[in-house]
Amino acid sequence: MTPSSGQNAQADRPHTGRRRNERVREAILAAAMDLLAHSDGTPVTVDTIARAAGVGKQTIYRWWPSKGAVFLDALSERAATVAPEVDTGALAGDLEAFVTATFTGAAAPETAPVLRSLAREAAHDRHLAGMMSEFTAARRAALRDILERAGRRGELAGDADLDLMVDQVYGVLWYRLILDHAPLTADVAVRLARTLVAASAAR
Amino acid sequence: MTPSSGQNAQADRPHTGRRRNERVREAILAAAMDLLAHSDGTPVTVDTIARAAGVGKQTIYRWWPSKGAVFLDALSERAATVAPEVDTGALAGDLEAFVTATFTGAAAPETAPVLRSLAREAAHDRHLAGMMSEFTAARRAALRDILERAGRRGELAGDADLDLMVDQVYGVLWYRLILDHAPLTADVAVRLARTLVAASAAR
DNA sequence: CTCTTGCCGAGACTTTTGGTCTCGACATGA
DNA sequence: TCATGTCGAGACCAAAAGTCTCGGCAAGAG
Repeated sequence: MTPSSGQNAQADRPHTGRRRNERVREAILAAAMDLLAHSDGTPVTVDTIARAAGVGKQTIYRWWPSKGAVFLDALSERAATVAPEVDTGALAGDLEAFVTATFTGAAAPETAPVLRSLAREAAHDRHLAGMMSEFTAARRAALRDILERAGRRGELAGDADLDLMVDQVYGVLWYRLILDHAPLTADVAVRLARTLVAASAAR
Repeated sequence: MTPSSGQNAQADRPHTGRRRNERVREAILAAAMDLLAHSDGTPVTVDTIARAAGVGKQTIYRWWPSKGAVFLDALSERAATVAPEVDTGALAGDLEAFVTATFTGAAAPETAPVLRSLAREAAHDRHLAGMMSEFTAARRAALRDILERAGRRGELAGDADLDLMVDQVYGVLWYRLILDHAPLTADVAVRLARTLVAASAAR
């Protein structure tokens, strides 16, 4: 509270002064993505990003609450890679398309290191961890929609555990993405999708 | 390289002087586990561990290469919780027992926070990340053994992807453990085990 | 017993990094 | 023309990992 005068001096007064420079924003996000993608395992620091973008550190912190938030923003920017909301009319088709798009999108050489770094940062950044939670929840919801649609068509067994199915997909995705001990190819995606369909089909 | 005299002065000379105090080792591991288990999200620092164990920081670094190594050691100590190498003679039984033991063991209130913290630390600790890699690889191998045994008994379809099955188990485990958005109960474990069996059964 | 060796607790110190603060320059619109 | 708010630059602060040093002391060798 502690109002100065009127109701809300900040909201009422129109914006004056110099405006935000869009070029700067783009430069920061681009530099962040670039450093993340080409990082040789060494963590990407804020100073490095600022230096690479030719920007003051304060300019970064003026617009993003934490380093991780920049990463997430940078990723979301190019996340037109999001799974296409297909609807083939049958679970098998929908699921195979979704999982394949998700897996190959995540494993792509320009996104995989970003996701890995994002996960690393989230481990020590409360802000980012929260954002990642929302992000992953949204992705789960999208997949769950596909399954529920199939359920309404009567394609699923009555006792099928949709949440478990969803987590099987994203569990394998992140587990392999981070441990990097096995591939995340379209082939694997199709296999996994078929596994899920086979195990949950209405009897 | 750079030998002083003879072959290896260090290895030849028998150990003299004060010996390592086992009590100290135990105190450090116990303090680490305790702080990890009761951590309210705030990261556990080395100073905190040393303080809690009534120990000098150097004493920790004398015996462990990094903070994460202490955590891993502490966990391994109590990891008699490892899945029991059962052999019921059939895939369904073996898998259900293994996955249930693994899930409930990992989700137990005294181990879950430790695993979470371990994952967090591994994100920024090269040493620990390597150790975790070995650790998880060993767990995967144990599960894979069960599946291969079933394969030799002819219980699996010829084109079953054992690695994918393994990763579905550990993927769901870690994904739910870390995101904490859904439970890791025995019920879920059994469902998952049955799903895998159903989808991979020999046709 | 006594002496050397090496562990122990304590804490100062170094380095890295995320994040804040301040400053002079300058763009923007009233 | 002038208040407002952004910009780059860099000093500054705080937290935490890891190193170094020191006095004390336990354990075995002689």
